[in-house]
Amino acid sequence: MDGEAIKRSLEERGLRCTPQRYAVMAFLMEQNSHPTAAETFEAVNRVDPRSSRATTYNNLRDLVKAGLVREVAVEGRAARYDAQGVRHHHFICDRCGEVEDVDWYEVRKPASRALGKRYVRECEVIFRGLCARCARRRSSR
Amino acid sequence: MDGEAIKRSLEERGLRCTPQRYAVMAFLMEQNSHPTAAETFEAVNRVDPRSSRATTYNNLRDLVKAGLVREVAVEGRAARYDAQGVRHHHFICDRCGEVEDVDWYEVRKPASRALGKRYVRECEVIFRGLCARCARRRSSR
DNA sequence: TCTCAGATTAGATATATTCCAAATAGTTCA
DNA sequence: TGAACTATTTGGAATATATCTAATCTGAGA
Repeated sequence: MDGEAIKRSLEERGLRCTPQRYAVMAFLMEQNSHPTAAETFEAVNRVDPRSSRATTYNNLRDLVKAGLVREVAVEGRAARYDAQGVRHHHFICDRCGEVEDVDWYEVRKPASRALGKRYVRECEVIFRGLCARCARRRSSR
Repeated sequence: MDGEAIKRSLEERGLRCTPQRYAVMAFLMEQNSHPTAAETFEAVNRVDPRSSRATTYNNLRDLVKAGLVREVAVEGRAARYDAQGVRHHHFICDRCGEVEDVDWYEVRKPASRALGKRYVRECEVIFRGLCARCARRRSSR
């Protein structure tokens, strides 16, 4: 997605395309490491120091509300964000805590008895175990 | 699980059964609402005001490390805990944020290509959508 | 009972996030 | 163009969450 496309997708959802907001969106789109708010703030200001901490938080909140960014469900103190178009599952390493992406695939839903009157929009999987690096270290000892 | 059983399971993992630790464990076991550390602290002290905030945090950390309690993966700032013996998936309501349990069932793993050299111990599903209450409110308007 | 590693404590500190009220910058429209 | 309106940004204060510290205490084995 190029600059114009980002601008359009912001405006489609009633958000002005400000330099600060654009920078947050563009940064998140090029990352696949699920940055925290603090990392986003730092990265955005390294390029062009025009954004305040509060603005970064405001923009993250607004982008999530607009559906352009999602907050990743992981344990841990700081929220992590993800603006990649393609949906994916997550793998969390028991040992080093790294969060990695796993290609999306549809997951079988449980018996409807278990879901009751809930409406399920999506099923995300969190895989847990050892990441490639930790698995290697573990087995070589 | 009764009191003796809790005591035994703590000691099996090398943790002393102190009143404070016992209280945290017993409280978490009887909840299915994934309490936060603050809620745990408050509940435990409502019954018997002998536990400090730091101790509650220490005990939660120790119990997680010992494998008796697990930290639930959800968005949001405060960590949530769960000491139920039976493993389960989670449902998070898009609208009200409520986290509910869904009976455990095994999930198909993706093609091994997608997992690479990772070792997968478990696959937890996070369902998202509308909880029964929110689904009802939504459709009746 | 004595001993001491493990556990607890209050309070300080660190980290993450939100709030606030004032200033600024897009947008609309006359 | 520029007045008026509103969304956005800002720094700093406030709040929420979590961890650290150093002193003290306690429970379980000898």
